[in-house]
Amino acid sequence: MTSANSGATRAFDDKRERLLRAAARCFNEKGYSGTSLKDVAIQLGLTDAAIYYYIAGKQELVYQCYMRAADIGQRTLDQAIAEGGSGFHVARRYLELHVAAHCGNEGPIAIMSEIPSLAPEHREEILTRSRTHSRNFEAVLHHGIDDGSIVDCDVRMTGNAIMGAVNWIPKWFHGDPAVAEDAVRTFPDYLMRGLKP
Amino acid sequence: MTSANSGATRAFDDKRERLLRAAARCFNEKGYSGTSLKDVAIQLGLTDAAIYYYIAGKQELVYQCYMRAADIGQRTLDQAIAEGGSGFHVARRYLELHVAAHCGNEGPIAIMSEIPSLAPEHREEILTRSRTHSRNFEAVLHHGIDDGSIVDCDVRMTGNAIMGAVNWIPKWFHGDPAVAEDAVRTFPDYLMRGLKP
DNA sequence: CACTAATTTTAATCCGGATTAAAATTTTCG
DNA sequence: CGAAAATTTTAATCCGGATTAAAATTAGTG
Repeated sequence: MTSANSGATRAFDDKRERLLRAAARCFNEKGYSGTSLKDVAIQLGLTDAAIYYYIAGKQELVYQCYMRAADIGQRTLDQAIAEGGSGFHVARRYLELHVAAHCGNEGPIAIMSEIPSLAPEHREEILTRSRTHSRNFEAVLHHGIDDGSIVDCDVRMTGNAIMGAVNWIPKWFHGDPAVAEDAVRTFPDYLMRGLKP
Repeated sequence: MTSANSGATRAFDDKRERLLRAAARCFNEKGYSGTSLKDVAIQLGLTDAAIYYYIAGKQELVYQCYMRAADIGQRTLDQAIAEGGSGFHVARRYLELHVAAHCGNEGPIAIMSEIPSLAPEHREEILTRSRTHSRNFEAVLHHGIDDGSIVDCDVRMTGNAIMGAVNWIPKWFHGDPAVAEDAVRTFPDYLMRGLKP
């Protein structure tokens, strides 16, 4: 079976998922150029060449990591929106979920630092998803302003600030559960405090 | 004259500074592995090999970019502290200065995404400076809490959030002056709002 | 057990971009 | 102008890590 095969077995998918997490951890901690496929492979008790059984190459690996990151961001925002409530409440819930995803059992989420080195199609796809996510979050802020739950503010810039704070998490969070608790408790609180009318 | 020579002329220093900015722009926009020395050289109308007249190599170039970033962070914080006032006021002033540095005429400031790929001595130096800067900012927040100008909060986490928001700026700011204005106006406001008692 | 598919390894190859050396050009300044 | 220093280029070399191919091992299945 080739790695592009969609009829993958359960064990295959599991290992592929573990591969993506290991890669995300490496990329976040050692940088893209700083991590060789060997580094990633070692974490799974494999040889570098074995990775090619699961993925087409290093670029593809980055792409998959970014897709996974995009999935998580989208899912947390969608869930927060689905749960309903005021704009403020939705934004806060999203932050809770997303910070928890970063610090919790979702394992490391890749920082999108190497989008430009992706293949053109992949690059466009990731960029589009990334922008869409930002626009969706900004829409939540807009709703909050309209329903009076969020102070009138520059939505684009405020969104940039919040996204930056969250996206930066992997830079200082390295798995310590005590720190995870602090983050989950503090981040949504602090970031939303500045949005109260 | 060798690039390690300290008795450098004015023109040499100027060009070296331009080199660092060009490199920071490339690294921020195309990632470390995504930018070749040729990319950087082209921005200065030079050939890739010419870069070695100003810098020992790619690692050294990254190191210098990071040192420059550290300098700017330190300088803005020092200035804010020197100007005095409550903890809240100092923190706010620091944010104004630092955001302005990111978006203004200081040119692009490198995001420290590739610290692990530095040479060990350089890596340690950058890490130390980076940690020191964080601790210094946290100290400002502590002062604010003590003097009653800042709400009681988890200083470490709040600092992480603020630093993340600021450090992420180069991800979305690409030189548009109108955007720069928005950022300078919005960022300190929003980020400090959450700290009011 | 024997046979086939799945998984991993070993052992090359390959290649882009960093680096170097020497030559050429430009600048400085008497 | 002309010599020495400064700057840049041209033309290799060099190398680490990605990638590939084929062989070996392991797991599943009748």
